[in-house]
Amino acid sequence: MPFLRDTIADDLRTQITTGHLAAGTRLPSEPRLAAQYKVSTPTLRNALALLQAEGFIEKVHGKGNFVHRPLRRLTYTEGRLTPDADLHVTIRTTNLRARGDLIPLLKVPSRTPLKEFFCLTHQGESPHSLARIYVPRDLESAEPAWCRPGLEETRERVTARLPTPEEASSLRISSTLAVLAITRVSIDSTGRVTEAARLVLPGNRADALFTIHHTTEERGTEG
Amino acid sequence: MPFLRDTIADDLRTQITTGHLAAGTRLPSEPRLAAQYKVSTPTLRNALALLQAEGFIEKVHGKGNFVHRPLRRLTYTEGRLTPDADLHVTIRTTNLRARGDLIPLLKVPSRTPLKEFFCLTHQGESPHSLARIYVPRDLESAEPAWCRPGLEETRERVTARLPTPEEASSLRISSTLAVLAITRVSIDSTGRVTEAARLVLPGNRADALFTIHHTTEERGTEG
DNA sequence: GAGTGGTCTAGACCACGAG
DNA sequence: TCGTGGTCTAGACCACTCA
Repeated sequence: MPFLRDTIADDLRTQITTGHLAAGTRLPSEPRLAAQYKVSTPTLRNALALLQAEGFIEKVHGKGNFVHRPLRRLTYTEGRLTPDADLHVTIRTTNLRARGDLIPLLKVPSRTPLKEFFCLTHQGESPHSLARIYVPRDLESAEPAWCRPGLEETRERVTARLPTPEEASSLRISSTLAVLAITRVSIDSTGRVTEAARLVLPGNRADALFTIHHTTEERGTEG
Repeated sequence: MPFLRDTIADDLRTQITTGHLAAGTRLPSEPRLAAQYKVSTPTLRNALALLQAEGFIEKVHGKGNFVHRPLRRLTYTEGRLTPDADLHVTIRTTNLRARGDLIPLLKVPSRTPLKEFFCLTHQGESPHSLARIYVPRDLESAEPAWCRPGLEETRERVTARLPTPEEASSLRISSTLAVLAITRVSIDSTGRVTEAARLVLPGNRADALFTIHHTTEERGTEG
């Protein structure tokens, strides 16, 4: 016997995906929906929480629950998202000094002058993903050091987690929506870290693709 | 005014991290804890749900809530988790036929005979991560085709999401704990897919590392 | 059979948003 | 002020585990 919240969530989900509930629509109030499905309000709220975590609805305190618009899925490959005409980035630049996690990440002494590029990617009106890029200020050219010559190696550490409260509000996502967090470090031929970046890609609208070409005998094995 | 569930979770969390509640300890039953904190059982359960999502406790139906052992963080690199003496894998093999997502993934016709390896990795007593590996049965040797000669390319698509109910129960994790889902496809020199794998790595105990060596001029850019 | 966690009920009260 | 979602209560009932 399936749980009530799941059957309710399934019903609403199909109504949304089939277009029976259009994007932007406000759902009936929670007491109304609960009466409609003949369940208590906590049970109905559990169903809505599932849909929120999947990114199907957006809950707004004091206003209502709204059907989220359909999300195109973008892929992060080779350091960038799939090009998309609808995609634009706003960058805020800040000067700061190395501290905390940034010190081992960039392999610099504490309080080394850095430049931070805070990149917020929008798809149409709404925020899509964000990136924080750090560059040591002494090897900074006019542009961030993305296409420096002598780039040797890029290392990307990928984790799945829930967003921090700040990330959730910047991206206007639920705090229960999983995000892909990528920490990328670029190293030049002298072994120096030329750039570090922390990317946050909401799991319901982006994934990452990595391709490995095998030259000699190499193995891919079980997880 | 902070929420009751958060203050309760904070209290238990510090008791765990300071070692006041040792790993493996069984917590008092939920009604007892609720009485102790002077809250209702649903509120107490909400607090425990937070700790479970963070990986601090493990809920076992019918037995109790247990302080999770401190989680070592393992890294998935080049197709495998960091070797660890405490890690062991149980494999269940099943014969099946290609259908649904497996058809485009393996680039085979519908109903092609496949072999599935269901791999459940344990760290000590408790489940750590799982993998489902699919191999076309006609190019199956005695062992799964991990180290076939002529391996040309490995493509890994990485997403962040919440676990399915089955994954959550197999791994004994909360359904609100983000997991890293990796879909890996291996291609031989003839372009044939020799193996496809779906890995599920809980976000609180594993991440993935990808390294790109740049030979000519290549660029890593913003997200 | 005793004890445990999992789901659900039918409310109460508070905080937020808009007119 | 009114309607909304957010939190919390004090139970009931079922499913699972183990002796």
